[in-house]
Amino acid sequence: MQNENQLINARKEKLKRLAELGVNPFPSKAERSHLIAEIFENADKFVKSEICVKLVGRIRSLRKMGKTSFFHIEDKSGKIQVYARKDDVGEKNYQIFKQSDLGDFVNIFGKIFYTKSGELSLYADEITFLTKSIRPIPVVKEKEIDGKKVIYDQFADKELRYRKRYLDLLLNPDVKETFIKRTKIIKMMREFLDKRNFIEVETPILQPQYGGAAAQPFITKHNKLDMNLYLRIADELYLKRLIIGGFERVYEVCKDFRNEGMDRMHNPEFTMIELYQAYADYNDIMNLVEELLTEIANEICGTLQFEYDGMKINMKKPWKRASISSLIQEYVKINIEKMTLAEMLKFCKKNEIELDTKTYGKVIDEIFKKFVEPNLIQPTFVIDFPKEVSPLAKSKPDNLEIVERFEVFIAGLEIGNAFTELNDPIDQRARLESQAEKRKSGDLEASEVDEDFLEAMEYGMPPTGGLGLGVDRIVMLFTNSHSIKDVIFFPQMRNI
RNA sequence: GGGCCAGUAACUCAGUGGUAGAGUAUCGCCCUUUUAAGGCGAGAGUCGAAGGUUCGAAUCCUUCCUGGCUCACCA
Repeated sequence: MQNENQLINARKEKLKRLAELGVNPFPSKAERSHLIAEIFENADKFVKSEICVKLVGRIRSLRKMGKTSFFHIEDKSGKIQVYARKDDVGEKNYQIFKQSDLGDFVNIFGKIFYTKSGELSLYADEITFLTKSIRPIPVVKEKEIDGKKVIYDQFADKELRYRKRYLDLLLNPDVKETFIKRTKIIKMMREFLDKRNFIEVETPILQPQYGGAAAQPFITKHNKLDMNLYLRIADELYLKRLIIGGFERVYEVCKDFRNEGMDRMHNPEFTMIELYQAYADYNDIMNLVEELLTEIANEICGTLQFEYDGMKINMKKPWKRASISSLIQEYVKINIEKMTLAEMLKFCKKNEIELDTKTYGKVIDEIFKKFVEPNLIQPTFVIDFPKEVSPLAKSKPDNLEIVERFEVFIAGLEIGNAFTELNDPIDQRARLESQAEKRKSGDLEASEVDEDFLEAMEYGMPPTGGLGLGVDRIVMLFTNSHSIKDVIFFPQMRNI
């Protein structure tokens, strides 16, 4: 740590020297005539006209020689080299400039020219400080070999990259790209839904009673009301209340919170888009998901065929739609429709599938997860789930034990979950009560009966299709990111 | 929670029982078209933490902390 202080002290010394030179290293105002990218777009015009441009940016490389220096400044649009000559900027200005470090923000006035080696550069007439950096940012160097960028001493420590994302963004340009894509994707989703007359709404994050998914919640407390509140695990039950209230198409970009394990697919807080469409069923929602994700793929990847994690993905419509039982038939070569529970349990035992609850629905779910899910590389709608694991979905008319539900998988990632919503209040009550029973017998992820929601449904809820899309995972897919931590600016980390 | 791997200077890493190293960065000097600029010199580390083994530990052992990968868990 002493060494770090030494580096910081060196920069504080420079601050003192600047003060002695009468320079304010933290002025309020900057003068900018152009973005750096604009210079490159019309390079020849700037070189010929010799007009004075005013650029701002952060010093990203620095080569100080005796009486002349080269450095690159970077703004949001790009990087440009600056050439500073003592004879041109003047003795005092050069003296001031000499106090600069990597990471400082500066304002440069000057003309655009090409250097001997042909790099478009800014010939500085005047240099002023905009912000002095007193903590050294890691130095990353790059060199072009045969047109390829070779990076030296890349800022690569994953822990540091996640904990100090500002450095990661600064030092690893791809990271910025990923997050810009994230923003674009969410924006496209909104536009897509707005165009189809969905309206965006907001529902409570702090909920007196949580529900809509099987997960453990974060608990917090309202002091004045002296009551526990839960951070929502899903928006579902509130959005359905809005459908009951007469909105026919609603969606919410929702931060949800689940108090569970973390891994490359899970962060305790994550982003979903939930939508509900009255008078639609899960087939309509499948079409909508297909449309939405192919549009995004086209826009973000420029093609419907791209690679994720070494897998070749083809998003061309129509996507495969297959029931759980047919997929199990396909990949496991067993016909679960003709098997008894006992036979299935035997199968699980033989294949080392551990079960805490030995019920029909759960067993199917487990076999599917272990043997089918990893194979779902190309976009696939997995349809027709057991009722038991889907307490909010409507049963199929011809088989009451199976519900009209689908999950959509791409590249082995579960991207979304949807169903024809259960709107029979009597059936819904029975299902929630059975969940509550499970909860009593120790299932921490089962929810309690939400009386207020049931009462709402008793007034009448139209037939409705609902969907939850895992936004973070969709961003992972389209940015070829291997971990959810790479698509969340500030992923959850342990205290250190 | 299990298994495996990693943690040494601000950054990237070498060092596997015998005086803590390199490159970059920093500081000083030289250098007026450089671009991983260059040359000479200097400073900089509780080797993730704590115990233990040993004459001696960055190195071996134990526990712990942090992270990664992976399995389990997870709608």
